Amino acid sequence: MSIKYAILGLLSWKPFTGYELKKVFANSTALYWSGNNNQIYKTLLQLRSDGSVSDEVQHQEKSPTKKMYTITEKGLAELKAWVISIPEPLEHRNTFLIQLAWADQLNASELNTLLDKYEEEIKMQLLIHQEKERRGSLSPQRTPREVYLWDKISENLANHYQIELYWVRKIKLELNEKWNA
Amino acid sequence: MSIKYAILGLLSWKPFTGYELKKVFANSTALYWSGNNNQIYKTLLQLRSDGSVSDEVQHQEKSPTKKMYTITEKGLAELKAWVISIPEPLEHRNTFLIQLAWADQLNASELNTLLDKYEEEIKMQLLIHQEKERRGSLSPQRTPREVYLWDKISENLANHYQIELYWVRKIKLELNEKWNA
DNA sequence: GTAGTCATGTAAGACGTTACATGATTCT
DNA sequence: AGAATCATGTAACGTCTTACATGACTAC
Repeated sequence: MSIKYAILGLLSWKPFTGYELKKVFANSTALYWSGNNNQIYKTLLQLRSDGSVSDEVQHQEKSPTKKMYTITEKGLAELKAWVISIPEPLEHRNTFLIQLAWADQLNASELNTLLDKYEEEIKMQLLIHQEKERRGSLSPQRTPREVYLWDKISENLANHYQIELYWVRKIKLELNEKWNA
Repeated sequence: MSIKYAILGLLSWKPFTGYELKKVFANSTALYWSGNNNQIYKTLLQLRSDGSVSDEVQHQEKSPTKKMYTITEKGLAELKAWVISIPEPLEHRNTFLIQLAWADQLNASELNTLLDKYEEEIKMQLLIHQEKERRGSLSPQRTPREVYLWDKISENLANHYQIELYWVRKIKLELNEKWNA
């Protein structure tokens, strides 16, 4: 998948400008893209030329002109077709696992430092996720079921961070018991 | 990170040809790249010109000529520097979460079908992972600690599939209780 | 004969990131 | 005076995927 359907989804909630979409991506963990200009503005122009969205240029007095994008019937149909399509496999790209694979060349202290750093990293990510959820969590709350689904999405991310933490802590303990005893 | 260090790591275990590396990637879940020609052969040529690996051309009678790649001192030093470097954040790219975010437009039956498909998808991935571990699991077993680390890597992946399964099953139950009762 | 394995490479393109470019307004 | 916000876009480059290209040998 590309960022296309994430944008289409947001526009199915309400109209946005590119600049606003950027901020939504920056403040979301589930929408995992960086939300950089290139991707967002290019995708919007492309969706525009596909007829999946329409744009309305709005001139403002004290700020730059902006383009408000609205989803079209065609865009809504495309989105629904994608939503009910067969889900893609989960992608777990964890480079730390590859670091660990070749970590036997490290001594006990170096390995411990590495695991500490990773634990810190994950703790940080979990905190950032919780913080993003806490403040704002701008989400469409159109039905109780939608609120429930968005809760579950957030829970999913928290779950993965959490087991990652348990996993790394257990390794630290076990390494200590087995080889530093 | 790129595939570079994954290849360097494998070559720090023992010499490989590009073709052999391809198969290693294909049979590994932790080494998440597809292991396509372009990436592997290009990376090997690049590592070669960097002086991180050396190659030995081996002519064979009944099979095509092959290039056996061996890691150099420089390559080993590069690898170690990378292994002890600060870990990158975990990347959780789960497009299914984005599908779910816009799934409130589906009726109860459509949503249930979608969740079923995802559960099947995850079950399949877990099985593939276990199957890859079961048969072969060609791993460098140079020290007990290395064996332990590789076990933990495999466990990590299994953990994530497992909680994903629990998570999706719980959603199915709860949706049923709350809105189909 | 048809498919699979061995073996190396290239081409084209999708997707993603950082950095560049511009320029007014507003807050500290 | 300097930084942040609003607002849109482009350039260059890194990474990854699919498909193309070649050719011999082996197994069914």
